[in-house]
Amino acid sequence: MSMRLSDYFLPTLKENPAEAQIVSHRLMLRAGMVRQSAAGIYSWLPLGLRVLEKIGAIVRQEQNRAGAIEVLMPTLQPAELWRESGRYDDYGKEMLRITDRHDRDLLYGPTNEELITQIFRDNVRSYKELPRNLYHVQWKFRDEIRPRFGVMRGREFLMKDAYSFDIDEASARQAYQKMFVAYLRTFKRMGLQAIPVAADTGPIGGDLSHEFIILAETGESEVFCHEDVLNQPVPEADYSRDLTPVIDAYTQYYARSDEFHDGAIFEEQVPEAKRVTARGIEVGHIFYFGEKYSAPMKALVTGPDGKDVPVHMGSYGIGVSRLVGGIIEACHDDDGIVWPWGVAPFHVGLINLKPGDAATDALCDKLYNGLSQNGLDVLYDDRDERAGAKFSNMDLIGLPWQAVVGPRGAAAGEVEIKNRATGEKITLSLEDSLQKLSQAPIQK
RNA sequence: CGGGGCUUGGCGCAGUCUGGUAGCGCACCUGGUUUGGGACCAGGGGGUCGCAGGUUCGAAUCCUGCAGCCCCGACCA
Repeated sequence: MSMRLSDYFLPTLKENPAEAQIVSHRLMLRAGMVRQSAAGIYSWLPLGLRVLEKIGAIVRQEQNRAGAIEVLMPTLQPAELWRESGRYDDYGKEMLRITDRHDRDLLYGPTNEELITQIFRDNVRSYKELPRNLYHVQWKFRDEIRPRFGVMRGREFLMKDAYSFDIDEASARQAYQKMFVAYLRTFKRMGLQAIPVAADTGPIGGDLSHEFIILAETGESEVFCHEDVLNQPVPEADYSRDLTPVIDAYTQYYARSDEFHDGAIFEEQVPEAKRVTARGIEVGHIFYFGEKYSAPMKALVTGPDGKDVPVHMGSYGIGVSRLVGGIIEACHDDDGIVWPWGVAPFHVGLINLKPGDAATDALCDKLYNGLSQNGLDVLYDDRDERAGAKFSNMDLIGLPWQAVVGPRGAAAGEVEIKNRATGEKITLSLEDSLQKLSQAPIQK
């Protein structure tokens, strides 16, 4: 949806707030996307919320395509459930515990395995209802010892978590593969280069655990991988085929984060010319954990042989709010944010250099209405501000395209179009600019 | 939780050492001049100096306690 800046709420800052150290945090504050409420807890202002929702929409679309079904579980959960899995005591101080008026123990969910397992066991009896994958996008809370890096390491965070249910490990492996593919597609659509790296599988063992790390110069973790991992094509959303070759194309190569990096193996498996060391941010994690929750919590289904067996489960997380910061870490320059098309809060920033000038206003209105009718979201800076302030502000908030109309151009019926990513500017007629902006989005 | 730093108007800061009743830049309001890369002039509003005690004739400043926030570490989507 398009907006006039004079009607919008976009409190931008000219100076860097002292509390923000890393670039994404600084830019999110300066661009009026978030405001901190307490350590690691943020309010989302309109611009930030738009990005959060764009990311959520992509995540949902790709989850749905992969056959996952959306639900919504509460933020507060009864402690009882966590006692069943044994995690109420194990989780430690990271879990925020709450007592209600009846003295019942509650907790603000740091994750939802227990809850989803309960929902499943209460409602599914037969293997015939499998496989199933349920997900939701919900706020979580983990009382981190030290929240930092703005929304990338907040205590409260928005996360998509999916849970798969299968009759056996072989079937669970397929569920895993679908999510693997969905993740590759999801991050690609956000304009990110994501690397699936082998991760710790914990007590279950096996090869079914991967973290997805997006590349960003300022990322907190280091990644070591074979260069060819970076050049794999993004798979089609065809989930009816055997996905093993698709997955193998990625997993055949060495790719690990600093946590599990082994220099010797790296050198042995990757030729020197193909060794890549980069920095990145973990934005997703998928893993198979078998009967870890289903067995103690008695989530059983009757198999074809008439016997009850615990379901095999996997869980698949994406840090939605973390991605907002992560994307900015990956996509910015000295002037501000450079949004990838897929997650940009608006597609076009329209700058009226002289509000009140009849010809300028008229041309801006035509552009605003035309672009909006063509399905683009336009943020129209119709404020009575100086040109420089408008340019700087527009660069800061990083919309992919800028359309600039001044009295000079208006007289000639011309619009200046600027590509935020490349800085390239061209002057076009109204019609041409409408056409240019309404077609192919920028591919960075 | 260990170590370090910080807290003064919406934001960024000075003033604290050497107590004397709060200042600068930006932002905001009014008027004027400006107007294609964060303008200029004039006037104006806004702060119980994080909180609570204490010392003192007098505390932003000294003392004690507490809280919040930031950074490094262990921990983590």
